[in-house]
Amino acid sequence: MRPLRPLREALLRRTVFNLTAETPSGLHAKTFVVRDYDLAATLTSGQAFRWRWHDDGWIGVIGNNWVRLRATESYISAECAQPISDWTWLIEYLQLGLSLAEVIKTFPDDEPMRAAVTACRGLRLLRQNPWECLASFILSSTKQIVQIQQIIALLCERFGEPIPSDPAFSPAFAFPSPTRLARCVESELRTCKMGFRAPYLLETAKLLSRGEFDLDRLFELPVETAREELMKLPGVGRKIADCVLLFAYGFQAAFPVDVWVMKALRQLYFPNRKVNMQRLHRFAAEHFGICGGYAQQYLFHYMRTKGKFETRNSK
DNA sequence: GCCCAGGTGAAGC
DNA sequence: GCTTCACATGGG
Repeated sequence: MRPLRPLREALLRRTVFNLTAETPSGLHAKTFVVRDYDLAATLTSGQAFRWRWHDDGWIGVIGNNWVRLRATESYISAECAQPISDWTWLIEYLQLGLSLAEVIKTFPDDEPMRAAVTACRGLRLLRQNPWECLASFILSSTKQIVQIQQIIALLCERFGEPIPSDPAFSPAFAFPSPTRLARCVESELRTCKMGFRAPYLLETAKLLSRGEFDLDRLFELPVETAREELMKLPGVGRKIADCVLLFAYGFQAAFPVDVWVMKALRQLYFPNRKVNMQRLHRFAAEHFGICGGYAQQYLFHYMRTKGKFETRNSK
């Protein structure tokens, strides 16, 4: 068993005030007290792709659990379709033990970050399963977030194991395992609309399925080494590796630079200058501190939801 | 029709 | 070394 990371240890020691109950519908529920947690922003900020808004809550799947999440200012309540004796997996996924204020304190005190933090108050990073995160981001390249969601939904429906869900909703499926996907042929995967990404996903699934690549081992490595390892996988370059390092392994220093973040960095920090990707990565590593990846998510979400800063920046 | 999307890998300078 | 291009697919 891998050693617990410090944050997780702190989390397990922490006393979480919560309530457990069976709801009238027969679902199994729990409520957590939270502070500075914008669930909607977090679930729609392009880190996880299986959450859908339905009526008054977010429906999704974590591992083998169908989950409905509802949020108020001070609470997040969760409902599952099967009995849950230990909710640690959800606390971990939502990172409920993390003090956001402590993270934001580490951000650089400059105008772009202040604007992003103000606009996206309560935005969080999730802690996802490495395989699901890796596969999802292999499928993400040059796709809009809506389309990534569609591809992954198809993939889960076609190849994922059925799991118990609220009968009022459409059937739920776990994310398909590497072994299951490794049994596919490329044309089967292409029926999920993933196009040229199909061979990348298939080959990666085969490597994992054959035991030739061990995702669990990366937890023990320094971030640079873990990145090098991930980039050996087909279809995984610097950006996708950084997403997995940040969203699944919790390496807070990983700083994914996609088209949005690239635009943000160039507009905000290098106006009217030509800077290549290597320069941007170097700047990011130096400028954004030990929680750079968290800062990156604020910039990304700010750019996507609010759009232009050109007017703010150009004077 | 055109351009773009949480990119990567290979070919071309 | 760094830059350019093909690669599926769908939305605006």
